Amino acid sequence: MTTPSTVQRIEMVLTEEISVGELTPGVRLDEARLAERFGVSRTPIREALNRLTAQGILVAGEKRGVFVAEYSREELSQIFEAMHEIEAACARIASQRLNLLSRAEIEHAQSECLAAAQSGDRAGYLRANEAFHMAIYKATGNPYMAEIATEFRRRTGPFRAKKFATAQDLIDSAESHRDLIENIFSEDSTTASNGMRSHMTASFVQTLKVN
Amino acid sequence: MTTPSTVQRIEMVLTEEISVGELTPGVRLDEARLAERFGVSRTPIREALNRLTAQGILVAGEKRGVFVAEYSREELSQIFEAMHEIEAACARIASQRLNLLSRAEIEHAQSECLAAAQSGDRAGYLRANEAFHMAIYKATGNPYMAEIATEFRRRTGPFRAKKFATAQDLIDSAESHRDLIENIFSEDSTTASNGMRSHMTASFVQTLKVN
DNA sequence: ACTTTTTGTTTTGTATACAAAATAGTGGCC
DNA sequence: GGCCACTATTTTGTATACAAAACAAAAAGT
Repeated sequence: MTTPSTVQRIEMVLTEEISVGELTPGVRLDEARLAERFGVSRTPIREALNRLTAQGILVAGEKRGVFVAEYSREELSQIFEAMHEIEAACARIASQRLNLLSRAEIEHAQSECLAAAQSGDRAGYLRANEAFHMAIYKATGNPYMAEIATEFRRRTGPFRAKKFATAQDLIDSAESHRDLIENIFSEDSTTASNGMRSHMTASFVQTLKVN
Repeated sequence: MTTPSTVQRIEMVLTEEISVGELTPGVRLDEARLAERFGVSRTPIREALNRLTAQGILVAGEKRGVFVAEYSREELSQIFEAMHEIEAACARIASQRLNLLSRAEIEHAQSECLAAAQSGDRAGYLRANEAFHMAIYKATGNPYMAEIATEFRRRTGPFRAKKFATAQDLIDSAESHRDLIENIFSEDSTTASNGMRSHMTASFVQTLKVN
């Protein structure tokens, strides 16, 4: 692993804090404060904020500062529609490229999800769930598909996270992975993408309830 | 139309030069030289380069400068696969949301394509063709889908442009739009996405020949 | 002649300084 | 007391300065 540069480090920390929910949508990010906090000048801070803005995690107004992106229900619906399509495409491609390794990685990620869900570890489940979907992205063998899928995942992270309120929510989510895996492992592209579509739709229904 | 800021202007100019082919893949972009050329300091240049890097149009090495992205055949194949999926998804959504306006806009863009093709105006056709696909993106009613589709279009621009060598190439391309429009206007999502898939596949076959 | 080391130059990354714009705060006015 | 204008302060955007790393070139050694 190559040592991350200063701005990559800042980028990672902020991304993490947003996905965890420490920085909530609508919050303003003050360059000067961040500079002081990270012990650097404003220059690398601005660079990191720029990159995060390009990823859609932050939004920037004209001479008006940078904010954690917040979306209306309408916008959220559009983002989820796009994510829905991309996830379905990933499932489709993955189903056609499965091999022993990718199957094992998906299964492994799923077992981590179940473990976290059963022990009621919310933060652990969030991580495991992301890893599960990442395993599917990786199974596509296509880093470009994986990249955009990951980007949407990050953008919607703060909103999706809210839907895991009770321990039962975690278990329900983990169990719904079971069908999805079966559909993808069928190696039939239509079955796989439809499986993902219904998984994503269910996820969005839950998400809309809490946003 | 809001007046573009300095860095937006730089971004637009560079994007244009890359898509036109004035700046070819692999070329290094010198910050100092660009600063001098645009009559600004290195700071806004760096910001623009950063944004373009985030969009995948440029690639940046560690302390090694910024280059116009160049892709191997393998990478090109992966990018086109992703683009293929996204375009198909756009066609799918657009077919479900068509209205009088979006139909008209798509037809209008197509007539511009035909006009440019018939008069052998290569540069004009490139623009018109982009506008045609943009009209489909717009017809999705989903700015997020449109955004990623546009991004892929920009990334692949320099490679796709090469395939239009003769006047006949333009005419062939414009005529192949005809079927695509019919498929999308059928308002059947499967027909629409399959139509786009075959259009994109044909496009990629031609692209691979010249890359 | 070829490799390797050393030196000099270019170029990136970061810090600091400054100008212009936006926001907040104060005082005057109705 | 509430509203508007004006000033002060903060904050963004850009320019400049400097340190460190990469690159190129020349010199020394084998």
